[in-house]
Amino acid sequence: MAVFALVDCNNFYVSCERVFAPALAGRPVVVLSNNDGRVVARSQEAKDLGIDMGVPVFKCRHLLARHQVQVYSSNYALYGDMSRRVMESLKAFTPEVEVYSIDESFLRFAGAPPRDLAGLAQDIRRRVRSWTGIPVSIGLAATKTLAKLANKVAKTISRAEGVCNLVDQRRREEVLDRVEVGEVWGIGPRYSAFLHRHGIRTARQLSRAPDAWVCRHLTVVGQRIVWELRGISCIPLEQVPAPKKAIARSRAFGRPVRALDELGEVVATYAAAAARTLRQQGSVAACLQVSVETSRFKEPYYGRAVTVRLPFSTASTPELICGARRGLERIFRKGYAYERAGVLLTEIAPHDTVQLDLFSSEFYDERKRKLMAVVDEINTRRGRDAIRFAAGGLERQWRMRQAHRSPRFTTRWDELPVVRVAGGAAWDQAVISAVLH
DNA sequence: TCTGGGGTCCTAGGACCC
DNA sequence: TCTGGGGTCCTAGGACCC
Repeated sequence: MAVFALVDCNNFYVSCERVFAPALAGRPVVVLSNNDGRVVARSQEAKDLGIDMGVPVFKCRHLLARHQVQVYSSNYALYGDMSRRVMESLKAFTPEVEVYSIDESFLRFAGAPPRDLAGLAQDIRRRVRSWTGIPVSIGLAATKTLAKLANKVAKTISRAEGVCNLVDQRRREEVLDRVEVGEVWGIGPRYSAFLHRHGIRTARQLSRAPDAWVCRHLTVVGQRIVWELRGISCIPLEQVPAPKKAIARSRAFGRPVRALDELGEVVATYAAAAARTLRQQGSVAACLQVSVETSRFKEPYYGRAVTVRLPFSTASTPELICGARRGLERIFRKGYAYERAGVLLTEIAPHDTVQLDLFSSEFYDERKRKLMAVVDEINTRRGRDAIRFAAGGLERQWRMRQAHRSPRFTTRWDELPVVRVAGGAAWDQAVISAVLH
């Protein structure tokens, strides 16, 4: 029998900040969403203060102030790079690793499971902590759904050990009986309320629900969940991430935007960002969607989206910008204070399988590909936006607010941490650069 | 004053095909 | 009274995840 492990980083964004600011240990810390709008990560101390996940900052400002909570803006360059390091460390333990999200991975141990699973899990925790500075919790079980559940237990009931092993059936039944059904992976608020109405309150009760009934009301997705709770693995490990079928960039602005020209800059910037992701996975898009919206909390509200079919499948930034701006012109209405826009690329296919057009000689050809490759190369080497399209605007006053962002310690030469060694000598950036080169 | 971003999968129903 | 069978594609909407 194979064993799945779910390795999940504790309070990941906060833990990343703490690696580079050790003085934050033991103190309440939160990380905010884009535009510093909501709380998206909390240290244990901040959770204990009653600061909820996703709460708007203006609603908990008093708590933050009263308890001198350390506040950070999101620093995705840092979190993304730290995530990569954590996942790399995990690959030393088994080749079967599925990176499930920025802060969690499934591991699979095939064949005869290692004898001392809990010991192995502790080894993993120690190694990740020592190599990256990030604390993790680990759930062990016969299926992915149970491993997720075990991980939850490892973070709550068994927080001291940081590991929960549900491979043993008796222990599994015991835990399922104590877990609320809405805690199960794949059971959201809607299903949870529905199940409660039908007398199913615990994960154990769900695991014993009749197949036909589950299938009728929760679709085959629910059916899989139930079987997984019974210890029958239905959700395989996916080591190779499937190429994206849709790529979106949508964001609220740092301040409202009223003019079509300025909105055009925003949409062009988002289109360019989405295009880069598209090229990174070696794909082209045949269709895109543009959307604009005013604030949902203010009157009058206006929001609309439109789909634009491109003349041919492409991953060329200028062509995608063109399409996005055409779409924008169709949905723009004068007189509104827009606060959000988005670009969604769809009908995505590998770039080498595109259908050519019998009646047009233009397509995403070799020259365009080479041009974009050069642009991407420059931006990879010299930093994002080292070179960019003027359609995206120069001043960009609509850019998001990030008042409390920490340096991009691990991905920018000019933001490397400065190390001071005992005795007072300062290793400044120049020294570290020299050493690393 | 201030309210996130980026995805996936499934189903039902309509249009259409042979 | 009696009215085929099997299928695909597309879209909108709903549910979920982190």
